[in-house]
Amino acid sequence: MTTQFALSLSLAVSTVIFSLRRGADDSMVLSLPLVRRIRSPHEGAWALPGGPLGAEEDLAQAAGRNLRDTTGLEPRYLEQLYAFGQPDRSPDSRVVSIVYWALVGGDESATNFDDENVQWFDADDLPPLAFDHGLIVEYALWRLRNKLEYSRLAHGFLEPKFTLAQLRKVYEAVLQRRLDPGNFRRMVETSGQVVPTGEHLAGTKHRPPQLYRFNTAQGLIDPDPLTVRTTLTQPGVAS
Amino acid sequence: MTTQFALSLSLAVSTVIFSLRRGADDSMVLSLPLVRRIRSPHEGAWALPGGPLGAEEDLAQAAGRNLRDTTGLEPRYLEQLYAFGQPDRSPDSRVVSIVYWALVGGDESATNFDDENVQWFDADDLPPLAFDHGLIVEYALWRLRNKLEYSRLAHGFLEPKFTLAQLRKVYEAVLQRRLDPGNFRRMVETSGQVVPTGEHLAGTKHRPPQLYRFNTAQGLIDPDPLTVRTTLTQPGVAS
DNA sequence: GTGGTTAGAGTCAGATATACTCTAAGTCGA
DNA sequence: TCGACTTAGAGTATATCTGACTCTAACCAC
Repeated sequence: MTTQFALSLSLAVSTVIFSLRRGADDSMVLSLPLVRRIRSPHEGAWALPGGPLGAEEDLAQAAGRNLRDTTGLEPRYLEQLYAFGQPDRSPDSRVVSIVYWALVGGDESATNFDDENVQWFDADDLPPLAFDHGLIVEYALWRLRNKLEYSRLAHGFLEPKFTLAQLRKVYEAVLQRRLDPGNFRRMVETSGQVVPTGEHLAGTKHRPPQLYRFNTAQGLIDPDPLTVRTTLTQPGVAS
Repeated sequence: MTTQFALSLSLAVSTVIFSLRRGADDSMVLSLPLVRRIRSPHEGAWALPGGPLGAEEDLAQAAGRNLRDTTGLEPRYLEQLYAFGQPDRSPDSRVVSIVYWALVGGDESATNFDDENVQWFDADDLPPLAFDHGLIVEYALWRLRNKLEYSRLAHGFLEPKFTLAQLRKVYEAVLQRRLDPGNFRRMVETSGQVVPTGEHLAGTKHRPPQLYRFNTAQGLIDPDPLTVRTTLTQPGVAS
């Protein structure tokens, strides 16, 4: 799980992976995969997926590899969360963890990756976690909800084409509150982050909604430092 | 500067230290201290202050220690910025740097800490920096300017008691644009982050302005994960 | 066709931000 | 002593944004 250092100090890369999965009453539930620890300390407890940093590997690449190894999925969005380094966060040894958070598609995560030691949990109904991973997940949840309100990263949960109702349900599931359809439409249309395709979704038992796609010409705000230049030079992303 | 690991991988903690220093025409200039490297690689180049992580030391404590060792000052504000770990960011060896950013008082930084290899630079007129430190400073500047607009961290630059004009000049120096005095007054008064003391500043050649202090009962928004619980339970810091 | 559903456009009132005006209260120079 | 100058601080008008709401369109089921 970790790369062993000289001064009994280890560096680990872990990832908080979010997905929206279909709940009981056809609602969407924010979920994340955890892995059961198979060795001490905290053997048997649930923990965030993590791994060592490869010698030629970027930190984000290591986080993406964790994600693929744990879920079999590709990240749709990946961002560094925080570096945790409290001296007492792991018994016995000193571990510094650089934690990323990621979004993956909801439909894909339904195809259960066949691993006894990996299980998806409701993000708001988690078991006790190993180490300080409970705190880490709580912070990742806060960041996801906070960032969804001012950035436009919901496309991490959706297919390339989607209706505004689907997009709104993503927001409602993550933010855990109802949003007015009309106001949501106005908000998302004036933001310019979404483009109508002209196509319509058939087969609904009501008026067929139009399909939209995300505006790829417009970058994300609040970017990682390694992409800050390219994103800030995009038009319309002043801040 | 770094802690040596087994797999030729080092962990460093560095700090971007901001201060507002008095410029030529009595204006405030955003400045930061750099240290001249006295060994290879990049010997002779300017770099961010940094150091190894102590065995019993928190990451933030290490950053604070860097700050004291470099400037002789106490941090007024300290926050983790980002962890940089590109494989090629340092020649020869692999170095992962966990970078913090900090604010220190402007008047104090005028008392020049006597070190030949430490020098303060205008934040918008920096020399070429060692490693990827130029990118790091650019990102720290973006974060400072961005965060100043929605959080209230300008007290890191000011004395305990200050006038609204002084506070406004901090904002103007950091954001590099003029702000309307009346609107600024209303914004900062309605925010509740500032409390009038009833005292007035004498000796000005105009109407004496009232002195204010920051409302300590109100926490910062967008906190570090390690303080997220205590801050979110403060009244009036909903999000 | 009728009723039920959601799509999508539009309205209205309250809150907020920007640009601006006006008076207060000190210093300074004649 | 008086008037000019400066910034403090209150107040106003207008555009913009937000949340709650209404109304019609266009499908399906019966």
